[in-house]
Amino acid sequence: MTIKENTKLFKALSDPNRLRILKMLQTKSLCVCEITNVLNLATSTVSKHLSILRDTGFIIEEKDGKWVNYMINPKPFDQRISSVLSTLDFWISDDNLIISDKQKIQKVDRNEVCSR
Amino acid sequence: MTIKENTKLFKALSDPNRLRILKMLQTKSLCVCEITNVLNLATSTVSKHLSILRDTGFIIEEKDGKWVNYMINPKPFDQRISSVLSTLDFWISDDNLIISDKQKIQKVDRNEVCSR
DNA sequence: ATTATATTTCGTTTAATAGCGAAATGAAAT
DNA sequence: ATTTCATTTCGCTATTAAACGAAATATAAT
Repeated sequence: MTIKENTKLFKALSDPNRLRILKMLQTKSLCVCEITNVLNLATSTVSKHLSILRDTGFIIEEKDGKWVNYMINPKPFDQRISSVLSTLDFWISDDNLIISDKQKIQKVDRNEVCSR
Repeated sequence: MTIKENTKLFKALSDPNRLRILKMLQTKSLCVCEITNVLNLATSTVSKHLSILRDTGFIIEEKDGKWVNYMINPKPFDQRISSVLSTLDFWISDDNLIISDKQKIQKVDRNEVCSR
């Protein structure tokens, strides 16, 4: 892995909203609108964050009708991705924001939250 | 460690020149002008990069007369820093830029390179 | 004391990134 | 076929970050 690729990997992790997304997805798979609901950002912004995490190999997407489900990449191509993911799993567990995010996604129902 | 602190940590690692500096320091301690010589950047730029790595706990500085020696933090306050550092030690070992950086710093002599 | 050298800080410019809303795309339901 | 809904892409703006040179600081040598 080159310097440039490594930089890209760390850059993907260097945004608070992307870290929140990763931590949420480590609890359960989510569609874009569910994540948007928790983060309180524009849908387009969340979509962009997700594409960055997907392009670096941290997450994968799965079409489900009109929804797109995002989930932690179960078998990353690169060992480093798995390493970072398992590290993140126990890092940042005490942050209040992360805790409240996790509580929120337990209750979120995409049929209530997405269509309006 | 909060989200914000974690973001800061990854941000420190998300610049190619800072990664090059860390990898060089994993070989040997260096002063600012030696690093400047290898990276081919303005001294002020290198100094800024070093302060970012210092503030996040990756490296420490040691005054040595008119020089300031920078080195990998031998006992980081936070476990995460050690974890990242040991990880970086075997990541990015195959990159050509990193290899040539390491070759350069073997030969660099601060008394030749710094004063001009 | 003055000069020389190494580094840091400051001010500025340029480039990259995160955010938004609007328009485009794609699939589902009517 | 048209409408509806979820998502992505596009164009723009605001903020952040990296780079530089010049000025300030600190130590060493003369």
